[in-house]
Amino acid sequence: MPRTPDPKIRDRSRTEAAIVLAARDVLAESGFQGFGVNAVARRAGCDKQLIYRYFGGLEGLIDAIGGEIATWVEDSLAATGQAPPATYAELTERLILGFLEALRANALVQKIAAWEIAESSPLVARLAAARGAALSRWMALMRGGLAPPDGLDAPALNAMLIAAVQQLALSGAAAGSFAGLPLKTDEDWDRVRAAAVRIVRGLYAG
Amino acid sequence: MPRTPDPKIRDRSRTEAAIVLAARDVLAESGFQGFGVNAVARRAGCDKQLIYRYFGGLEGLIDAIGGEIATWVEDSLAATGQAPPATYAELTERLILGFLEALRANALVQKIAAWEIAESSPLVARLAAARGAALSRWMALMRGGLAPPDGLDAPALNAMLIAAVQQLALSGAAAGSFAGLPLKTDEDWDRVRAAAVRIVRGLYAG
DNA sequence: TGCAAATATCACCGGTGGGTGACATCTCGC
DNA sequence: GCGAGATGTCACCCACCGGTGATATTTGCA
Repeated sequence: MPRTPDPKIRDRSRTEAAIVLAARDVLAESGFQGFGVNAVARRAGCDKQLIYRYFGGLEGLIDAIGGEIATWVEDSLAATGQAPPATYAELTERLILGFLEALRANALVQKIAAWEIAESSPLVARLAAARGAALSRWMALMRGGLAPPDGLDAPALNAMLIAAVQQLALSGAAAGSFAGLPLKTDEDWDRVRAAAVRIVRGLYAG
Repeated sequence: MPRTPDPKIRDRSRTEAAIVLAARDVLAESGFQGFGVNAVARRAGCDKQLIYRYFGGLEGLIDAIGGEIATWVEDSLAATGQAPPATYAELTERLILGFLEALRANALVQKIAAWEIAESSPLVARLAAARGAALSRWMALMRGGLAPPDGLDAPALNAMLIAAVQQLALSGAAAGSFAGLPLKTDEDWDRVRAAAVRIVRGLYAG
């Protein structure tokens, strides 16, 4: 009796898990370009026919992966800490910084965010929908009973902050810099964090 | 003698121009996914062999397109206006807003910016290099003799602003919204512009 | 006019991808 | 033990892509 179960054994659930894992890997490594039935099957070490039988093709496989993104939110929120903020500035600051860390820590979610604006295939749309739902959840959970100061278009301002952080996280991962700003070392990211805090406080705590 | 030259006539320069134009169109419409020798040749209405003969393959063709991006900067700067700004806040404000308009007006440059973070092929790298050079030129031309206020990490702050604007322009073109903020109508973009101005003034004119 | 070079087209190759039907092998209930 | 269904494998089809050699047609020069 081997501790690691004999791969020759017939176990649908195990095979399904292997396929999903292989698909995740192929996506994260080769990108959407090389993502296909053949590539995933090769990587999973099984026949591509099984992808059709168990997932109904690539679309179903994408949906299975999308489901895993929900866990990204859970993990990220758990890591962000739960102490309730006292002011709207503090809330926003924590939201922005937490989003930056969460995004930087998950290469697959980064890729999805990039594909959303670069490709336009039904497969990407499905993944993007999963990410969007996760993001909404994130926003809702982070939003306490606090209200932004009057006279400010908080949705637009916050969208810009999130947009900036996302773009920097993506460019940092892909190119190591953005518009001349290096995005590699911890010190580089400290500058980004400080800039974000500066902007948030200038808006909401000034 | 037809005014519009007979396409049956053999004219290498005309054919080359048609190929470059077709390549531009294919890139802007179908994205990098559908970009290939066959697609471009089909679109240009000529044989793919000519792409190899005249451009040495896809790489040479990409280089030819990259050259056209330089004109994007010229056109954009011409449209931004030339009156010199009086303060650093004013300079930054104009730079950000001008960048937003220029980026929103050029679908191909948008796509290139998206591919830079989504794909990693030598072809994309060539295009990205062309865009990077154009951007540097933009920055240099816009920068007068003005200096940012002391005590601020202007490079990081400005990179965040540019990043925010770029992400919003890209998401707006691709999805029509970002993080729940609609990015379709002129009014939507007015909100974005107002938010950008607010941030800039909060940073540099406060 | 005649001929060579430039221009454009065609036919084909090997490789790959998505998709499917047929077949082999295992598992489990009867 | 045995048969049916579940699980896994194989072989094949068709379409497309990048790339290339051979060929047809036009142009321009001698």
